[in-house]
Amino acid sequence: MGGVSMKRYDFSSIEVKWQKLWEENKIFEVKTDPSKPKYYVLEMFPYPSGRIHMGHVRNYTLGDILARVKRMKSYNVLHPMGWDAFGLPAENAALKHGIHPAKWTYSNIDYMRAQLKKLGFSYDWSREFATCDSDYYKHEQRFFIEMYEKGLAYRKKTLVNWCPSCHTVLANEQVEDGTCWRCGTEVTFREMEGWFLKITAYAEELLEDLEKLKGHWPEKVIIMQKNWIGKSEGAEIKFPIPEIGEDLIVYTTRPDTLFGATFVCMSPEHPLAEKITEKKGLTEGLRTLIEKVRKEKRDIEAGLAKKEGLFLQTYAIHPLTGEKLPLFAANFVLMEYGTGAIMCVPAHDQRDFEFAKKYNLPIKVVITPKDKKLNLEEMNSAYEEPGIMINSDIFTGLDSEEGKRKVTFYLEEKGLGKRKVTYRLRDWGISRQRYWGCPIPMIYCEKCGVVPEKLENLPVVLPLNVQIDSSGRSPLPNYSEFVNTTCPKCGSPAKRETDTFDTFMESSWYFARFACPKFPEPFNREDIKYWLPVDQYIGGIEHAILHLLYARFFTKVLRDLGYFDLDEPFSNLLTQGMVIKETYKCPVHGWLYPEEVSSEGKCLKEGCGKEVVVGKFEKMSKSKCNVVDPDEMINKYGADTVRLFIAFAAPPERDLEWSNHGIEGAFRFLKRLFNLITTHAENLREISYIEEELKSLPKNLLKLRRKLHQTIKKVSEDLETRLHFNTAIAAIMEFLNLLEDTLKEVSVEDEKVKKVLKECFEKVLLLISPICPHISEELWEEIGHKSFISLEAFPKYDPELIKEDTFILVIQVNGKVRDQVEVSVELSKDEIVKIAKERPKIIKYLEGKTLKNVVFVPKKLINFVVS
RNA sequence: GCCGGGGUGGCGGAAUUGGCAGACGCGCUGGAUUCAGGAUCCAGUGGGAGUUAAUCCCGUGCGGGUUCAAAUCCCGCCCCCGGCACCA
Repeated sequence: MGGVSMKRYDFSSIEVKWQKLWEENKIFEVKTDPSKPKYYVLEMFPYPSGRIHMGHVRNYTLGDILARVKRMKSYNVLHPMGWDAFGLPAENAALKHGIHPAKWTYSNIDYMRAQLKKLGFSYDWSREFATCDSDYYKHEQRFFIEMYEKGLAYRKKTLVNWCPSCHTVLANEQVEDGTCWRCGTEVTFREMEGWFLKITAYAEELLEDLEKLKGHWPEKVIIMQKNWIGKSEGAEIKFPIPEIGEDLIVYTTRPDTLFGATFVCMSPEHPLAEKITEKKGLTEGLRTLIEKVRKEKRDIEAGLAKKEGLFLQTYAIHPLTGEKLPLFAANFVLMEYGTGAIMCVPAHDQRDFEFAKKYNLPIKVVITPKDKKLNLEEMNSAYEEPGIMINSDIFTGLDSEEGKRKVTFYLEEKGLGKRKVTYRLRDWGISRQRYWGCPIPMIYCEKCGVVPEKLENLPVVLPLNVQIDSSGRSPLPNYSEFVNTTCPKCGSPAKRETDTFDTFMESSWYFARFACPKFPEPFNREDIKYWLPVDQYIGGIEHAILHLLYARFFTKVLRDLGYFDLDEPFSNLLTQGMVIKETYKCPVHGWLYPEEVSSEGKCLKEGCGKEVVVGKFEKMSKSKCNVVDPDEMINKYGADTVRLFIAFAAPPERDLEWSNHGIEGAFRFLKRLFNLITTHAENLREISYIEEELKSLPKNLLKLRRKLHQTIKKVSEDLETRLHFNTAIAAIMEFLNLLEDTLKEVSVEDEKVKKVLKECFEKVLLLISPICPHISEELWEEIGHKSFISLEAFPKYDPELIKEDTFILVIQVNGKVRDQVEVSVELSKDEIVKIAKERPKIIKYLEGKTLKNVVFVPKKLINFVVS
């Protein structure tokens, strides 16, 4: 084969050429146009950390394929990109290299934008923004003020991570194993005032609306959010404490076990605990317990801490029996959940059981399994299952589930308690004692108290001309030009809030801003109405809870603030798997780069020679020496090959094992495609066809066309609906294999062959163009087109043509495949039975047997059941 | 502990509705080409038995079941991955 003039697949110049043409012709820029159906594809925007990694490449490749497919299916496609640009790493870089966070961030953005462009993603770059632009965050400040005015933002004391040696607040990611990431000092907790958003006010709606997302979001994410919101139904019950003349309200989900309560516990931080200990002279004991709880907060949360309590030398009265129940402050009771106090039923709650054993408290069985009796002496754990109520006065004999309702109802009637729904979800603490974030637009005035900045004074701009010192502390509190201001209400001197927003704030509404990134107000109704919601959102599973929950919350808040008419931001969600790679570990030198391992699997570091352990596939990370640099791959194989491999190696939601051999295979396929088409391109350039004239063809050409149209159908479904790009690519490869085989049997000088070949080339290029756009554009031009393939229509299949006139009939005897034969689809069951019975192989199996049944599956198989 | 997801050749993965298990790719083997290597092309490739042919048997984590028919449905178990975890 191979004409003398065969072109080499020079991916690098091809890719540069088309990227430039796309950009010059602005072909991916879109406008609101209600006359066309819209499709909004969004990938989670990146933090500008310096360079993109393979995880980004995968995320954005998946999104780009879909965006390109939808565009070819004649949707008006919004596919934007921007930068989640505030955050801690910028401050860390400032500390380490002395670069200002702003400079570091913007130069990273420039570098990463260039990297994304090299991958040929079809973004509308005219909509790009970075969240650290004041043009972006000024709107966020406005939202915050409006939330404050609606009572959705408030201040309260909160525990923060505190390094006593650096005198600074630490973000969670700066705490490593309970110690400070910089100095290694043990981190403590400290109470500080902070701002909160009342996400709990939306708990019920956030939970309910998950129903709407079923089938469109991964089940897993919905369940994770459900658990996070953690709705539970139970009762609040009053336990009077006669000594102080107050009632302790406890929360329980098991009112059916009320008669089994033998003691009562409250959190050491409960206000009544303080009151009682003061009265009883136990303040010292309580303080020690509180300190211990703070110190062991991490262990307590991990369930490692031993149960511990302080007897308050006081008793609470059981609301129904009038019994005196001892009162404790206990380390395992959380102040943040329920009422901060619980009734303890050791027989039916494992935690209470452990506590009762430790402090020798009575255990009283009030629920018994249906089939056996519980024996108190033999119990070494609590019985937490439902059952029949016993020892429960008028409720004895009831099923415990029914008992829950009856007891609660009884308490309500007597005014001793009430039904209560509780959520695990806590309000969202958004204050960060950091510099590189959006300033919280609030002012503290000695006369007026907390006052929001006037809307017309927004943005409160984050000052850039500050000195970042080595302490790691935010420079804002010491920057008097920023801090000192005047009260918007009374005009007297006042101080600004110096905390900044949690960076999850910026990512909670960016998807909406992409609809109108330049609009002076936060949103342009017309654009929002047209583009939102996001039709397909794509990103990592690591954001299953926080980001996605906050974005849903913001959407509902912005709706209630009147900005738009939308309940949920993301109609469909795809969570893609990680990119993982094999690791190598030397017993002496630790993690090794692949080039530090000899072909015999020995460590090459410092002439070590030790046997290297070939480790598991793990998420790519620098520390494990298993990263693959996207730039390196693009330089070696080109963007199209990288995109092809990434889409082919695994279905999107599964982890993708990076393989150097695998990417070679993808490269080989593109070279084959390139060679095949360039070889015939000149011959076909002037050829045109109408599908009508391709109806009567020799058998092999008909078979080829049929396969082509079957491939169009499959690829179309896989790319657009199933989002299984791997099987779409497999189908294209399969077709190309048949095409090459068929070419060996025909003459390319034949006019009919030329026409069929032209059709095959055109349609294959169209099919693969969303995945490998550059090579497709190049070959599209090569076979005689002047248009951008990126803007062409996705091919349609001919439904008549894909119908097979024969099929392979599988013949089974007793469920085992014994023979197969190609038969016409026209044949009736009887005719098929006749044919099958006459097959020599089948005769052998049927001889001398009684035929008991014949199972016939049209167009598939026939099964003879014999005795 | 609780809740999810998964386990298919040497490897990544197909099998969309219970109907030929292993599509497609990688790797491997043999051959062609080449001084050689690489690249490329052709053929083969789940395991076992078999006169290397016909053919037969086994085979989707393990054990059972439903069915004419099970990777797919049901019951029990094992292992791996992820999330949550004193939330009363």
